[in-house]
Parts: sequence; structure tokens; C-alpha cells
Amino acid sequence: MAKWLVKSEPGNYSIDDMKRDRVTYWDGVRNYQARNFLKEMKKGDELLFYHSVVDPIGIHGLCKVKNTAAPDPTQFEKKSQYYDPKATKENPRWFCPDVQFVKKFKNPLTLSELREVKGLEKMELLRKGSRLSVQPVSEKEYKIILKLAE
DNA sequence: GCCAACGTTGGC
DNA sequence: GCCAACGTTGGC
Repeated sequence: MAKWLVKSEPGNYSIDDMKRDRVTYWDGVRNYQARNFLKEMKKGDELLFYHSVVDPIGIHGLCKVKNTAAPDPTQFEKKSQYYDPKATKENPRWFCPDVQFVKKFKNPLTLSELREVKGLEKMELLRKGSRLSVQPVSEKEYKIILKLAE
């Protein structure tokens, strides 16, 4: 099973929202590279849930993929901030998987902590200027992070 | 296809 | 609020 990291601004959607909802569509992603990763996700893949912008910035918990990506319904909703006039039902542009809550970490792994961890130097998240909101995580990186979270 | 202008993300 | 690092758009 592949591992991923997904970012969200907690003001928009937090790990606590995820815990309450149990399952959600990972909708609203409007970046092609991120979308392509969302489409690659398979049932059972594990996701690190990252909070951006709001302190404590870092990894706050775990989720897993419940269903592979389907067309993101918000692209067709005129009133949605995610509306895309160029998307049609016959030819959707944006896709999102079903994501299921697994757990919330007691102590989040903050970005500044993660920067200090040996073995994570190559992580996309830690790259200078990294903005990708959905990114693959290597097996090795994933293991290190889970261990830290215990 | 190039590139300037503009918009967005996200850490600080 | 600032700004670096992108991504996107649109004129040419």
C-alpha cells in the first residue's frame, strides 16, 4: 500500500472535522500534480494528515483511502468556491477519493521537529518552497514518522 | 512556444 | 503582513 501526505488548513478542514465525519471526500484540490496523485490512490493507502498555516503546523494524524477517486462534485457547483466552468460531467477535470479517519496523534509532529529528523531530509514536505498539497511519502519516511508519533 | 503579469500557497 | 516559490493565464 502506498503512503501519502495531504495538507489542509484546519480553518478549512481539520483532523477534528475528519474525526467527527469519519469519512469525507477529499474535494477542492485544484492543482494538476496533486490531482494526479489523488487519482493514483488505492483503497487501503495510508495518508498523513497535515495542518498548514495554523499553529501547530505539522502532521496531526492518520487516515486511509476508503474508495478510489471519483469526479469531484464541487467542480460542477456554480456557488462553490471550487467551481470550474471548464469542467463538464462528460469530461470532469477534478477527482477526489473517499478518505476515512484512522487516528489523531496525541502530540502533533511539528514542521520544525520534522526538519530535525534524520532520514527525512528528502521529504517533499520539507523541500524549500514546497507547496504541493498532496504528495507521496516513501515507506521509509512513513515508518520514521509513525515511530515518532507513538 | 515564450514569457510577463498575476494569483496562490504557506512558512515566518 | 511579508515574501519566496511556484502555478496559471493570455498576448504575441
